[in-house]
Amino acid sequence: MKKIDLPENVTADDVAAEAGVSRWTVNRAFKKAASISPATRDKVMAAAQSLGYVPDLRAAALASDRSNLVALLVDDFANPHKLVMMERLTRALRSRGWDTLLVNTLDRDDAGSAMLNASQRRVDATILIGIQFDDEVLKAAHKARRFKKLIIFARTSENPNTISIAVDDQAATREIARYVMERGYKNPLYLAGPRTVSAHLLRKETFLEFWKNHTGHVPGSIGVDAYDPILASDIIRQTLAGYQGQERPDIIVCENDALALGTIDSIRHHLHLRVPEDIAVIGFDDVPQADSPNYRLTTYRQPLTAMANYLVDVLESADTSDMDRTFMGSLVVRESA
Amino acid sequence: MKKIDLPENVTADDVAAEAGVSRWTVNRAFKKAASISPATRDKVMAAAQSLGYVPDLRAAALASDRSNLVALLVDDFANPHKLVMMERLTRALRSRGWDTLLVNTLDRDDAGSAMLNASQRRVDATILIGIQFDDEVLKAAHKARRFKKLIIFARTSENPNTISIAVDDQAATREIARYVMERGYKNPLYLAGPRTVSAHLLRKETFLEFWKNHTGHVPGSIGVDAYDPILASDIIRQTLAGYQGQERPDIIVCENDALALGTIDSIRHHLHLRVPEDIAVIGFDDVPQADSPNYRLTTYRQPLTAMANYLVDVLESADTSDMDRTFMGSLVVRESA
DNA sequence: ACGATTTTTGCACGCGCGTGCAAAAATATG
DNA sequence: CATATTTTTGCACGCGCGTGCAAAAATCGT
Repeated sequence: MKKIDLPENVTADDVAAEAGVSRWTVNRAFKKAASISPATRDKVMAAAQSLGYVPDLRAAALASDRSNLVALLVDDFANPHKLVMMERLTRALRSRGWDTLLVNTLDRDDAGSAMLNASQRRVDATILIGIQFDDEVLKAAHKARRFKKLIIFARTSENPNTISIAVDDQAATREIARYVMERGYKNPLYLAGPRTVSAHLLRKETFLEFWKNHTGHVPGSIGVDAYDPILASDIIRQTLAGYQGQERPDIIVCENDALALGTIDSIRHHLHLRVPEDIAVIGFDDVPQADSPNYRLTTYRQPLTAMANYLVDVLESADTSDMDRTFMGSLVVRESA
Repeated sequence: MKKIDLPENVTADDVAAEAGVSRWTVNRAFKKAASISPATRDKVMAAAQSLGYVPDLRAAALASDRSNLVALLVDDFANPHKLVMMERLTRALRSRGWDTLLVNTLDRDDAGSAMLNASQRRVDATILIGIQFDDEVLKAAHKARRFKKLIIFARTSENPNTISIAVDDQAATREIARYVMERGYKNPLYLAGPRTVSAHLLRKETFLEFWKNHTGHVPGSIGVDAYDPILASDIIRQTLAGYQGQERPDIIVCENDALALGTIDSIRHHLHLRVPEDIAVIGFDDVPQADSPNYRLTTYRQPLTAMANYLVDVLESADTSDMDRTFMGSLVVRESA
């Protein structure tokens, strides 16, 4: 048994020599479902332990053409909900053996190059939790196709080459609209986020249509370029400054919580009005702050954990077709509306 | 020139054949600093483009033993500052050619296994932006040593095997303490985060010592187990309920903004007092919400972009010794104190 | 135009592990 | 105890690219 001084770069061969077996047996010991006797496995593991051996996943990925790695493309770090999604996703992924490559989509036109980045690592799938990607990008991604799956998380997509895992936006929005109506609000204003293909404006359209069908008139609506509380705050100040008593909206329905939080801040601190007595606010996502005593935001909660787990199911499934799926969330009623 | 129908898995060999050069010339064309004539490079790139070739970074990493990949270990997603740090870090890293593996440290005892995870991918460095790791973990990490560098970001560490990139906590805290004193506050209460080796309680100790040296008495202090606004909110409610008029703190100095925001919420909505008139609050980090009209939090801003860029410098430098560095930030005075 | 110098190109070998199959060992069967 | 069956182990080849060196081509000087 030779002993070398420098213990750097221990490979399966070294462990094999130490344990007195072949290299392949060593590899088997590290595989979950492998035919190996418990005795040898223990022997191998002991040797590995003593040498500090850890399998090299680069080589494994290269040899097997399966990396157990996914790329997570994020383009909008101003939205606190992103942090929640990242936590839930990485938790589900890691606890089931997947690693995550975090790719910051630096600016509006960077999505394509971000995907290229991911493809160079030969990830098994790319997950989009951002919003600023359009059909061009999706098409390019599909063409390059160095990753087998393109998953759009928490957004509905009609693109046939993607797998979309999201809440049922229409059902959710109808539930919100119904609640707004039943609580007796008469003059809602809808605050929407950026208009992109992926977002599809499904929520806004659904809300406006519902309201029109039930009351006969179409509510007003405004929009911002990003899901950023600051932008929401600014546009609310500007928009509401123009209204006089009667015409002023009695509730602002926001496409998500990031906008809702900015809206509440603006109502209170710029317009010096009360929430919900003067103007109510309703959001979407149920970010952690929504529950803080300061906001007590009425909002719609997505079942993120279930969605994340389903995402891993998708990763682990062999076939690609018909994987889209929508989930039902629930309205969380607090005091803002 | 042969043509194959299935364009899957295009390798450098395919491009070489298409361009009429050797495989090695193809690889050179994709390297920044390589001796290759512009003419051949163009020819190769055109061929690569037409075949949809993208270099395989797994193989490159395997062959060169350099992955251009770092692991980012995050253990505390409740702190909104994490989102900001992640954005700044991934931006700096990606724009300089580095990819990021996001590893969610699932629970308190998971740091070791998270590092193992990273080491299996043979990352070039591991970056810790969490707090729940202690000397045991660092020792284990140093022993395993499958990554060359262990960087602690935004936290001071005395461990000789790590590289710490952080704001000068003592100088920063002294600046805060001096400000508190000059503004005439008499009875501060310090709210600290979890006690770990990495955190080192440097801020708390510095503040208490400064105050003692200048006024003769030691301020009260309390602590929570995580940098979570909810926890801060709870403990503030409990603690302040016990005080009567005179003894009540006139300012609460928080170890970071996550705690400060929860503190403000609690003061206003649980104790029904005003900030800063009844109790002032001061934070650390300058998270985006600190600037919202609702909080207007006086806090200390870390130069995150400079720190992130320095981190990449460290990654790209060959030697390992004496890389620790502290940065100076600046006090951002708003209305909360 | 010829040799000296510089730039550009080609190549053998190895990085560490997976895969599928065949040989060997262990166990079961009559 | 001999043979059939099952479990366990060993191995050749390949995954796609880097590295360092030597050969070939291009450039320069006079």
